[in-house]
Amino acid sequence: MTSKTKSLQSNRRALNATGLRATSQRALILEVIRRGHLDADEIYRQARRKQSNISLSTVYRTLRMFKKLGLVAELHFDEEHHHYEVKPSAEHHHLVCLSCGKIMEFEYPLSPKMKRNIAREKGFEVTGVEIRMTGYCSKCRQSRK
Amino acid sequence: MTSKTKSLQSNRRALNATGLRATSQRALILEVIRRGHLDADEIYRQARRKQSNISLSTVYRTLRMFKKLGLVAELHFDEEHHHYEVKPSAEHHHLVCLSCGKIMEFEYPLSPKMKRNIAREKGFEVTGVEIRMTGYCSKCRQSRK
DNA sequence: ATATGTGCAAATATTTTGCATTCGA
DNA sequence: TCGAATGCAAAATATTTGCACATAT
Repeated sequence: MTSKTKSLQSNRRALNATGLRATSQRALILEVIRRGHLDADEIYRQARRKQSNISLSTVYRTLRMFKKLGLVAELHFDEEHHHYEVKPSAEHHHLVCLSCGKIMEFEYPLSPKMKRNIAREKGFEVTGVEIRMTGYCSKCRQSRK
Repeated sequence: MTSKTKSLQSNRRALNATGLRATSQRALILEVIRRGHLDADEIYRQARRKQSNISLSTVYRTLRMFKKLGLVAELHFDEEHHHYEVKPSAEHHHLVCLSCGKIMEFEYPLSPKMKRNIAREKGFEVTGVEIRMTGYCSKCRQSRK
């Protein structure tokens, strides 16, 4: 059994667990999202290579569904469209290269004390935290020199 | 002299400092942005109350210009459009209410050591940092009960 | 005077929706 | 079988652009 088949089966299981119907489109879209921080159009184009008649509507509908179910996270960087990632178990943050748009992740646990402080100070109930750093990745720094 | 006139003059000065022409539209848009974290359409509608023939194009063009000049910051929350703020001198962060969309600010200096660590680890040159917390503001928490 | 900026309308980009058809449970 | 999901085309929303006219310097 190839690893690709295995991943499709695990995607199918993930879908069944949500009570949704496990269609080939959904399994495929989930597989594509796992490849990185892609936007809707990139997901569409990559998915179409496997299943040429898949529609952009389905990609958008599926992303919205996955987001609502908490299966994927929608990221809003400094662009006009959104990027998606399979929802991580652990809190993590993002580095965004202003030159090539590459997105990297890093781990950095923000202290619960800090969250509590902010929450108390502002009367806010915190459900999510993200640190976002912008700048230039190593490759772009080189070519800028 | 009213405080409004004063603020318009100071906006004019800010514009002159950039080498741009100080048009009434630009001064007005800058004044409106100072009122809070508004999106392009809100800025347009508020500006139109003062100068009824201002166009949405001008708002977008001006925002893009201000952003490029570093006069305002464009914020990307989990919505389809962007919000704008006059660029703050000090690093600050945002709380976004998932229920009413209200945006609040908070201060929390991230240690330079942390930034250096991340930067070194990933070969990344960091130019900007923002922490974003999502959750529910005090008003919405009340009404959810 | 003249280059820059504006308003308007039309174009583009992104995302959503209506509906007839297809497909998974 | 039959309700849920899809594909397609059309609509809705957000943003940008071309061009003739207006305005700041």
